[in-house]
Amino acid sequence: MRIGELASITGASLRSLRYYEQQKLISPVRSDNGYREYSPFAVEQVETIRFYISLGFTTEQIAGFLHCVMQNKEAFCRDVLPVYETKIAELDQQIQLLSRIKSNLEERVRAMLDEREQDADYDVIQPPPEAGRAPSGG
DNA sequence: CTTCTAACA
DNA sequence: TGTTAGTA
Repeated sequence: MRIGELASITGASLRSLRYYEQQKLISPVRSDNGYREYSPFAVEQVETIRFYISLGFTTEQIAGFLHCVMQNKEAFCRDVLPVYETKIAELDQQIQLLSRIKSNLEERVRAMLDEREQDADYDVIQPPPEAGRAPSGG
């Protein structure tokens, strides 16, 4: 099949499909007219590629274990273990960074809310002196 | 009409 | 990634 059909079946864009090839994730043959010709197996291949991309893996990482994953269908491919662990470690770092950012923003919000209480009667009618509470020293 | 490559909003 | 130009 040609790239258009593969795109409509898998939902991947033409751009992405060509990009996958550039990243050596797929290797379609070329027809005489220069068109990419994909085997029907490319459908599953593209689906698994998109799956791993959705998990946040780079095309380079996917290229590393894609063959192993494709061949060991319904089984576990050991090649993915180290990559998974690396990814989890990266996620931990990102979570820590995001937590820091969140804490900083929460602190700022608290500060702004406190300041709002102090400035509360800026455009509020001032209470008359008699009813006021300011001990004018008498 | 479909695809190709390359480059840019 | 999307999109688009100019072809084949």
